[in-house]
Amino acid sequence: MHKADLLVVEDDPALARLVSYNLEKQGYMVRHAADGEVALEYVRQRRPDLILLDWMLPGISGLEVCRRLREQARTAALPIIMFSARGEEADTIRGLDTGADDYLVKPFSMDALFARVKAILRRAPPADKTLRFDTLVMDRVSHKVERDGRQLSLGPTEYRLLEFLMLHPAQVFSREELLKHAWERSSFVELRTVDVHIRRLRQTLNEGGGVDLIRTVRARGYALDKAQDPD
Amino acid sequence: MHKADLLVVEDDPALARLVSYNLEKQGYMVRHAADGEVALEYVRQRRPDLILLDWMLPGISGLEVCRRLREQARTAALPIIMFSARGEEADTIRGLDTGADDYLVKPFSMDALFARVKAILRRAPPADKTLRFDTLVMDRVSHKVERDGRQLSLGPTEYRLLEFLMLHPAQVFSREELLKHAWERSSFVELRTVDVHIRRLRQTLNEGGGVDLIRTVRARGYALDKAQDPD
DNA sequence: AAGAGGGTCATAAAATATTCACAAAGCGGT
DNA sequence: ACCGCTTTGTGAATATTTTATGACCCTCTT
Repeated sequence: MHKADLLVVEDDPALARLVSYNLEKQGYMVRHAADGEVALEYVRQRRPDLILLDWMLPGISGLEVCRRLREQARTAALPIIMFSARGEEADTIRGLDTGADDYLVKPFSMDALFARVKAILRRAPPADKTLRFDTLVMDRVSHKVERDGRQLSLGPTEYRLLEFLMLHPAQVFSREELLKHAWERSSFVELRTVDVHIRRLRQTLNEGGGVDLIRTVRARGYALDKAQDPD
Repeated sequence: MHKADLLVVEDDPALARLVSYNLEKQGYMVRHAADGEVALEYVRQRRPDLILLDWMLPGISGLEVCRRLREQARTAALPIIMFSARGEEADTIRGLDTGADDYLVKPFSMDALFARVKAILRRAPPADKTLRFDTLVMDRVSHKVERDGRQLSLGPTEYRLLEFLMLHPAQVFSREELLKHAWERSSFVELRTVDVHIRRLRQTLNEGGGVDLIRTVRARGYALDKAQDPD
């Protein structure tokens, strides 16, 4: 699951570095622009998930950047957090009025910044909900699996087993490991039981034709793997 | 286009009156609740477009009110502006973290308030009035549901359950999640109870014929889904 | 008091999981 | 290639778990 892309627009190198550094440490992808021109140009090319915008900028002001972003359909809904040195209320109001989603007064703590960023991003969380392997697609949210567009129907255990394998493609796991990771029940289960489930998984996976996606590694275990025919 | 409905939750009569009066002058429809209980009860009956919530309230705290609103599917996206006398940063953060959309520190000017209200309403346009899934249509205002034009009659609980599912189509939810989001917060309810309501919902949904729109995912839960019958 | 709506339970029905026994297939040594 | 020892694939019987249902009771409204 990868975190959001942020764009920091700030002309003061020290502050820019401080903010960028800390946000990166939180796991965000952070880009930096030193002025409004650069920022707008960057956004035109690759729209970030959130913009942190300083009010005072050389050239185009932050307020103006904000306004222009709001004009474009592509960026009209792009979340913006503005910050400035002025604590005057009138500015805050103007900022929000122009379309900023939030407002921070310098100096602000990193915790305050994180809280705002988190709050804003919560509205549109991207998720690593789809696993893929070859033409196999598993949607973990809707709990559906398909191969070549054909929908497959898997029992709970086969589903978990496949999920685990898809999370670690091409890797060989012993029966013990598979039991440990893909089984919920703690009671002792025969190692050979894994064989049976692998068989059922294979059956379902291959019912529409196509190569066997599960490789048996003698004396070791199984792996989700494509390369099969070493003719 | 008529202005938004606001709910002011504030126990101090003077402040409540001041805020209400001024917002009304701006053209908003303003309702007032003096404590959390009343507020939650009001929201249950008629969902406003935005809530102005004091942090300190007799009985249930504003933070708690906020949290409960977020849990319920019906109100999960409802914009909330919190305000309190404390200006401490930690509180601001906690407030935002709980899901408040904005935060004002008392005392605040009416202009500041207007700006926030406007900003919030602009970015969170009134929630969907009509939910659709396949030929299912739910009108959240008139509280009516129909399938293929045939009107259905659902009990309150089945209605909330269906509403929640329609808000997240094709997504599988565990019984715990369904209880959490579609039930009124109250006493503990058996997980199996969900089965019963799902059954009642199915009965009503399918009484006019047609495929079952609720998919059972064994060992996981249920999802609103067009159950694709494998040939 | 009657009717709704909602929560629990017991039980029937399904859907899956686990084992087992034996066939099949792979491997190493001769 | 042939054998014997292992490890894996299968099919079927059996055991478990999870869902679907129908009935019943309770509470709140009307």
